[in-house]
Amino acid sequence: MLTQTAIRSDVSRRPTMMPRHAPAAYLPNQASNSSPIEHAMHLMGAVMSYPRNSEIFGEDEVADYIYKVVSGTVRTYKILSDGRRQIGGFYLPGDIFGLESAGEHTLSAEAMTDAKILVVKKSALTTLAGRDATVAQQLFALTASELRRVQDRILLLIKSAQERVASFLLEMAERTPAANAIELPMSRQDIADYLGLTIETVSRTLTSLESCAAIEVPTSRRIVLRNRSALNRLHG
Amino acid sequence: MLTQTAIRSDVSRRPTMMPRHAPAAYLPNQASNSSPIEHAMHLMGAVMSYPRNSEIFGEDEVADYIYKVVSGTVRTYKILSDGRRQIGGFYLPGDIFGLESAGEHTLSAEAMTDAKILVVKKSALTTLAGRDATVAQQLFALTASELRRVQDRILLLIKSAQERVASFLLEMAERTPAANAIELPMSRQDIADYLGLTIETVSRTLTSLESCAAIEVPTSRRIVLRNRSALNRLHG
DNA sequence: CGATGCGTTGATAACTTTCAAATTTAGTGG
DNA sequence: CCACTAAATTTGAAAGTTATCAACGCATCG
Repeated sequence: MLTQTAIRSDVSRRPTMMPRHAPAAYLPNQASNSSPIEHAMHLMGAVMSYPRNSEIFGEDEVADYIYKVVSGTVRTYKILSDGRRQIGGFYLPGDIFGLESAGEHTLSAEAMTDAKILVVKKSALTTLAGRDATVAQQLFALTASELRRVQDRILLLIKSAQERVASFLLEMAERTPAANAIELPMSRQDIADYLGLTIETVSRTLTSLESCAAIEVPTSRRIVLRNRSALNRLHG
Repeated sequence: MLTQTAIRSDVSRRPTMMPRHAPAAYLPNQASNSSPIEHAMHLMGAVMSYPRNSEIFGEDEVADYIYKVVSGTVRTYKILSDGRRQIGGFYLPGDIFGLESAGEHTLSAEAMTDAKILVVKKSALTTLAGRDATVAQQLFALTASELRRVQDRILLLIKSAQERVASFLLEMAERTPAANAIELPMSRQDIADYLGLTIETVSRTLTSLESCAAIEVPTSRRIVLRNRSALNRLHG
């Protein structure tokens, strides 16, 4: 199932529209030449370093750039008027973010760990797209697949707490190299703000999943999936 | 949750081909005609007619086209494994839909009323974008703004029932010509499936908004906003 | 050690759903 | 136009889920 939190630069699942390529985009070091648009981004962009917890861009800033995680982890978020924080997504190496903004950013982005981010001017990309239909197509597909990701989030948010947490775990497992052991880069508060729950509910749900042997939680940041089919059943 | 799923009328699933429209004049959304991409869509596309409750495209069909509402109203939706239905969006004249799909549709779309839809082949658009940077840029911006809309939905879904309904009403009012009187084109079930609530909760919430004088509900499909600031306060 | 931050656990309250029934609206045929 | 049936909407009561408030455990750090 294709429920990734972030679009990957890997667009190989679009057989009718995209040239197929090896899933190299998962690996930041090989991603640069996996497709014309990736190649272009690496040629036109600059890699910037951001320390842990620093802001990459803020809400309401002009959105001239798109971003690709080279290393580290990034979260996008929005602070609501009542003080709640909604996390838009978690972005791992190879993921592209910042697409949602036509004019101004609607979310803020910050590095969750020390991170290196490839920053590319959007106008450079669209200019290139205007000369190369393949790039135009890929840029379109890239945004479409981010759209799809957000649609999937919506499906998640109408479900129960158990379903949300189970889906989250499966999604993270999908994106992590080690199949069944997840090393979470985010706090319980981050997870809660991502799933639209409270930390207490997230914590309780994890405990209950553990007590029914679906998962194991050796330390709070490390989770082992013990029974995927049970999780799959939960996440519907 | 017992979600009554839209029952498709047995009218022919195949839309009837209509003569091609002259590009601009018929469109309700005048502003849209000015942009190159809108113009191109009208040149390259064909207007099709769909009877009420007929399917425009189905989940998992190949997504070769994008669509623009000429007249009528459209909903996109997805049926979850447990039978619940989540509505992806309501599309009014001038709105474009079908962008979320790079390869196959992830949602189905159906006409809520008799509708005329401009259908444009995606490859035609991206090919054009590959020759014209302005079109590429607009195609990108179009998808970005749909992305933004879906992001806003996410913010909605983490809020309380009152906030969701208030936001929904304000959103519909925003999109409707008559400032304060909304003629809803959708049923309570549609609203519920859009907001991730039950029809009972939607109904109760409307009643409570009416009893605190924020709105008036002369008939179930017609809602008058009486106190926008109260609604704004609610929707945060 | 005591302070601090993070995560877990417990009890209670608030909110939403579920199930059931009443009421209104819409469509149909006489 | 009215009567009648079916569908949609509203309302009520009870059950279920999640949030809130509070306390506790457990690390890390000065």
